Amino acid sequence: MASIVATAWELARAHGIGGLSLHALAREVGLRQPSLYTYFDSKHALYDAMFADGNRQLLERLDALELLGDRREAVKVFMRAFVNFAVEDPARNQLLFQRPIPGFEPSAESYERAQVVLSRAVDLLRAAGLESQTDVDCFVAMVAGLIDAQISNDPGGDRWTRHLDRLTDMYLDEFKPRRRRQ
Amino acid sequence: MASIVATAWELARAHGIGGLSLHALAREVGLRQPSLYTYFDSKHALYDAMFADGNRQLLERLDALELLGDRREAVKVFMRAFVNFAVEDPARNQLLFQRPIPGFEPSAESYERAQVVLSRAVDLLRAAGLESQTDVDCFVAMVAGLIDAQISNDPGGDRWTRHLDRLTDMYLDEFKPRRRRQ
DNA sequence: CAACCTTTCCTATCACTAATAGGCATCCTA
DNA sequence: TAGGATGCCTATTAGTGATAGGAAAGGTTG
Repeated sequence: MASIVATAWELARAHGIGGLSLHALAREVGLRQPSLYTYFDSKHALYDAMFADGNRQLLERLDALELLGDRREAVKVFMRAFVNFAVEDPARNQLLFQRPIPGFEPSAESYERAQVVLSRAVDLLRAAGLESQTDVDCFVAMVAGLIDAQISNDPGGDRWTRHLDRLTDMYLDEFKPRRRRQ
Repeated sequence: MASIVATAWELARAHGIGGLSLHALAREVGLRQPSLYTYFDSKHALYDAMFADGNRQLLERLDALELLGDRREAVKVFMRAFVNFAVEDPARNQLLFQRPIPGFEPSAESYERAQVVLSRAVDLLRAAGLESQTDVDCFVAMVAGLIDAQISNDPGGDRWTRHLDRLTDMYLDEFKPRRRRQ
């Protein structure tokens, strides 16, 4: 089952997340298309397994980071890892952070994993001075915008992502409670 | 032909941009599915016409704005209109600013219209003090991130978009050349 | 040992999708 | 009035996700 999901990711990278075909996937793993229904109740269930797997990959990556020391630096290290993860696989980024499949919503169980990732970011940002949920929301949205612009307009490059640190500093300076600008 | 595109937008709003079916569209406009090929060479050609039409709608909206007076205020008015346009129709936003259809790329002619919209934003931002292309890029990406977060996580609400003016001020303050922070 | 049950996979089929082929009118123009 | 283009049709194709029902294998239990 894990190998089916891994192969599904390969096909998604090649043909886009919406271009994934069960016939092609079955052929790739040495089965016939209906046999996949032994493992997944529907195509959406496959997408759900991929969603959970993608969040597992991300969490694994983030857990390997060294986040000791200065808390602003920790935010930067975390966000760089996050952005790198996102831009290195556009199809995965699409499934995890957009809604490209009509009718597909991750299950509660899979969505929970995504919340874990988000809560780590929230904790770090809070520790670095972003007190309000509002400020955290907007920061996360800004980083996501950077990622999408990078993937859409300069895939493989860094025209947008190279400004991540600068924007992080700008944002944290602006919304640090004690040092708010006049 | 314009009425086919208009009906296609209705169906896209109802079933998602990727859930648009030529059979359903034909039924809605009183034709059979193959007859649509009189007007569009392929489904992608239909998407291309919708892409061009969406940009036309946006340009129309932006051209109706009063952008006299203070140039920072002009940026805010412009961006508010842009964000409102985006969030009021998620399917349209998806087709115009993301790549949700595997294999679909707008034609050069349609893409040109999109560039017109972008260039108006660039001119306004330049006039308001954002000199470098880099700063403009990042600002646009930030606004797009705000839009996507709003649509994905709070459709119909304003949890993200209500901070647009504040973020615009922050960004313009930060990157105004004469008043760059130390 | 033998009966059963579950798991895994298959073939065949269904309804639906975009796309193509070819025919039949209608209408404009030379 | 003939030719040609236009608009729309029916019929069909290959491909999609999903379902039905059966065959074979393995394990468990009487």
